[in-house]
Amino acid sequence: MPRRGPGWRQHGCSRRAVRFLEPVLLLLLHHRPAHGYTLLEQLDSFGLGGSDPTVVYRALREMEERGWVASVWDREQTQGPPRRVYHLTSLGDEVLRFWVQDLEETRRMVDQFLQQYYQHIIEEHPVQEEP
Amino acid sequence: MPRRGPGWRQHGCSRRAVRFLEPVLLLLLHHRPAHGYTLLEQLDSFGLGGSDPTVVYRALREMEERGWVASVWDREQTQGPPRRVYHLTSLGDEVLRFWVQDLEETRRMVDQFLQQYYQHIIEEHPVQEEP
DNA sequence: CACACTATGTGCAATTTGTCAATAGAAAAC
DNA sequence: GTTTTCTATTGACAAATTGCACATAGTGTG
Repeated sequence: MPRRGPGWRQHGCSRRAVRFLEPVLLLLLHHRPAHGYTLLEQLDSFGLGGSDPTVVYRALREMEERGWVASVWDREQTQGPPRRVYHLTSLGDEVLRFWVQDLEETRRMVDQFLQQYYQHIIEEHPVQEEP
Repeated sequence: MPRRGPGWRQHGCSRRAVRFLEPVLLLLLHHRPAHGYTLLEQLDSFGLGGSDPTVVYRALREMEERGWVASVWDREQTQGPPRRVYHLTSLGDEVLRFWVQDLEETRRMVDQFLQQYYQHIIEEHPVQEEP
């Protein structure tokens, strides 16, 4: 079921509930500085595989505008054009802590949602009494 | 920290990572039919307290357009204007199952995110060896 | 030199979201 | 009995976000 493309919403399917990109980028940069192209590849391991490169690069630039990350150009260690290597700022570190709080709440909300759903299912199909 | 209002994004804060409204509405309607105004109140218990009524009503109308829910007007049992009482359709039931799948994945993703974050923290502050 | 891979960026259209304003019936307060 | 409050829903527009098509350019390989 595609979660993208024009008009997909008409077809009764639904897109992901999480907006995860920015937090994951911050987390990756919290581990170590990196440039967009490698970050793009690392997104896979957080369920964000197949993200559009444009979207990732834009997110990084916008986070730099907000002062969450900063970048330096690297023309030496590259297998192509210059790399823009991002690192986390102290503001970005704060923002990441904020996201962690948010995601702790999120986890509780999701847990509650799922728990309620399965509760409904159990109530719909009560266990048959043995005669 | 407000998560709404014009320009809030400039101020370094961040909005919630989850888009939760539609799934929660479907879940509530999975429990029993209801009208928008009461659904609005029930959102509180899923961390969506303070949602704008307009947004909730719109979500319901749009889900009806997509055939996920259906509504009947009730002029009898109301303490005000007629109520539009929504119930889940069988398509809506499928969509809810889809959301449940999505949120199971979401939970795993959030878990992994938080685990990695705390791992970084531990590595930054290694336990001091006793002499 | 043609081609694949690395690396980043621009611009626009479509979609989503937030907010303000409007309407209107019923119940409570005065 | 009329003003106010609570109940209940909707329309229209502005702002923000997202997806996507396209543009650019350096490096390594056959």
